[in-house]
Amino acid sequence: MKTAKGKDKAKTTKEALKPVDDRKVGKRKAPAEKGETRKEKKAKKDPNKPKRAPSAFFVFLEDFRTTFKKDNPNVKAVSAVGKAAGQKWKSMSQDEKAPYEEKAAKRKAEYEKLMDAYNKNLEEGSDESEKSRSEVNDEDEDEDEASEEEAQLEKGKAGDEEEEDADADDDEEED
DNA sequence: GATATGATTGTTGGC
DNA sequence: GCCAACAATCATATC
Repeated sequence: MKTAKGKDKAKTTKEALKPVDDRKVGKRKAPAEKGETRKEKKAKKDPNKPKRAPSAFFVFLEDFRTTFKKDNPNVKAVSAVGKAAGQKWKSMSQDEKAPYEEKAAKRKAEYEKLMDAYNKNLEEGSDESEKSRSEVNDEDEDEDEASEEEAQLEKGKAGDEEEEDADADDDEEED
């Protein structure tokens, strides 16, 4: 496991990037001062690039947010949700995390597929002038594929959601 | 109006 | 192998 590393890393990374005082909500640094920001970097990268697959924690986070909103309708700060989710995540047993890891694995498989298609497109795109047509077609196909896959995922979700509901109930009970 | 920021963990990708 | 970036979320501050 690289958990500790990841965490420390994330913290050190963010802390290194952001002045401590500025980490308080509402004390953000002027983007211009930062020069190149994450989003700018992101924007520079390929917009067609598939989004990264969420980790198990992020899958859990999606679920946790809805629960958290219910419990704390007044708390809208993402930082609060993140903290609470992090605490809960740590307190969860491997068994409780299992369904989220399962979903994360599915999303990861999906991501790998998309990346594969994306890489193929890149190769083709770097080729010749005909690319424009094939690209469009490819994109269309990709989107179709993606939507189909999404639909399938949704189907899978429908089944999974029963599990999720159970988890959500657990959450609420715990809270 | 547009956009970065905060807070979290896990994973990926680059070097 | 290590480390930085990024994935979601949204009120809010800043330009």
